[in-house]
Amino acid sequence: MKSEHIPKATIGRLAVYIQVLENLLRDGNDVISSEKLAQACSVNSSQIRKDLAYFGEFGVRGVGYYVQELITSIKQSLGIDRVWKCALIGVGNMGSALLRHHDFERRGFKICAAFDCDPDKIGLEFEGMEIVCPTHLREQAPELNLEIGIIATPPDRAQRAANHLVDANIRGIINFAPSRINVPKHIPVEYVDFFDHLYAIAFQITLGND
Amino acid sequence: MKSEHIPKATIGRLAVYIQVLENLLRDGNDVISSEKLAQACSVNSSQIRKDLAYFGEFGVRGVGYYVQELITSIKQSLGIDRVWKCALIGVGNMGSALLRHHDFERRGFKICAAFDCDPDKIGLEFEGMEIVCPTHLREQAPELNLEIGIIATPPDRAQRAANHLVDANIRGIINFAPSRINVPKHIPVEYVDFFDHLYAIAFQITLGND
DNA sequence: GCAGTCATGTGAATTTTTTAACAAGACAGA
DNA sequence: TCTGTCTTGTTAAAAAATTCACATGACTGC
Ligand SMILES: NC(=O)c1ccc[n+]([C@@H]2O[C@H](COP(=O)([O-])OP(=O)(O)OC[C@H]3O[C@@H](n4cnc5c(N)ncnc54)[C@H](O)[C@@H]3O)[C@@H](O)[C@H]2O)c1
Ligand SMILES: NC(=O)c1ccc[n+]([C@@H]2O[C@H](COP(=O)([O-])OP(=O)(O)OC[C@H]3O[C@@H](n4cnc5c(N)ncnc54)[C@H](O)[C@@H]3O)[C@@H](O)[C@H]2O)c1
Repeated sequence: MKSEHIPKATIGRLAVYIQVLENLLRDGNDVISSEKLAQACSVNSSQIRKDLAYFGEFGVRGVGYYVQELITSIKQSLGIDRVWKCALIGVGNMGSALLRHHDFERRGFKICAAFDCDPDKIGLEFEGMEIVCPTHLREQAPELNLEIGIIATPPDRAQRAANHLVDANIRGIINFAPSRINVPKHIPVEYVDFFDHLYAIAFQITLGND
Repeated sequence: MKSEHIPKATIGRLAVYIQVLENLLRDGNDVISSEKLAQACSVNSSQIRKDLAYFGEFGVRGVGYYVQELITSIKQSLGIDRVWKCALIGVGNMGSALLRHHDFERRGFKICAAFDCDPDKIGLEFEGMEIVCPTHLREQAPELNLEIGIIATPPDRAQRAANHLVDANIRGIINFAPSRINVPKHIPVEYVDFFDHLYAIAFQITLGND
């Protein structure tokens, strides 16, 4: 089918499929049907087939999908069959947890540089990386080939961090701070806020209740 | 209008509205129109009016919305106009960052108990809380009135943690571990995985490129 | 090599969500 | 009090996403 426009929701589900497929593979499953995968992901099986159809034909009729092959195909489709180099801005509580979290590298996102404006932090070594001032972003980004910026500053500093990233010609931004940022529209921004999920849980609990 | 079923996407957007409205309030804005708010949130203004209409009429025609009032109304609608008591399971890298993050309490989600099965961690004091074994969840949950469980264990331990939470009659679960869990269907589960967002960024960058 | 079973890929039908359009209400100024 | 300007709440239209349904291809066992 190989479609033009892909729903955002599809991308989110593909991430879930990968997660479940990797666990299936670890448990020794070589092949899986869309129906079984659907159950594991709590979605409709047509949904899975349609999501995959946006990118190509990865299954075998009458058989299902070869798990390893499907993982590879999905990763290719998403563009995560390579390493993306990332810059972290803000090495506080959250930033440190991210730096220590080695899943990033395993999953194809390597944090290659860490920036913080706190004079007490600049110069410190952290997880084999020296913390430097964000003003160096502009020179380091091309040198290190940094493509994605991860903002983990307080919310009122997020825009400033974003400006540094834009100046440094970064290609995409993840913002962990709970505030919106303005950047040129060719640069995609994703906002990460756990509270979305907490609100959703609170709401669902409250609903079932009234 | 006061509708029956509310789209999940609406809940996500309400979280964004709150975030933006709180920043607006801090900057001294008392009133805002759906059009202005829409721009700040990068959505359509009809969308905002429709989202709000699910819950009631909060605006004044010809004027707009009173910011503080609107925040209050949205919080009431979501059921976050009170404190939700949470249990954290897994006090590692991630769990510690969550415990240290005081926004939780400020935003109405108080982590009142921390559980970990590591004998080296049990008994330690952390942020004024003693880390205890998850087997105590069952007795502590009713005592402390714990309603929401936050899982921050490694992925292969998430199901076990979920079982403890279910046993303890917890009412909703947030899972930070990258694995799906099975729980009785009256208990809502939300999965938090940053990689969704990283994938989305990688995909968008790749798209613009080919 | 044929029959039976299974599961994909896809067009059509359905449902859901988003956007547009506008009538009705609120306020300010004269 | 009346007029003109705004902006909401809501209905109708459009667009998008999800689900259904089934023809098509693949593999198994006889
Ligand atoms: N810690 C969590 O669990 C958690 C959870 C959700 C969201 N967040 C969000 O993540 C962000 C960071 O949280 P945190 O707990 O790490 O805060 P933190 O205060 O511990 O760390 C913030 C860091 O950013 C640095 N910083 C400030 N301004 C900067 C600038 N202009 N350039 C570079 N660095 C700058 C500070 O020096 C500090 O080291 C916050 O916006 C917070 O709301 C954190
Ligand atoms: N650190 C991050 O930035 C980050 C980011 C995204 C996702 N995550 C996910 O969050 C989870 C935790 O990550 P982490 O970095 O904190 O790992 P971690 O290994 O530092 O911590 C895990 C903790 O869970 C405890 N634990 C293990 N089994 C348990 C059980 N059955 N009951 C109670 N406690 C148990 C361990 O003793 C340990 O303290 C992982 O699933 C990880 O993939 C972490």
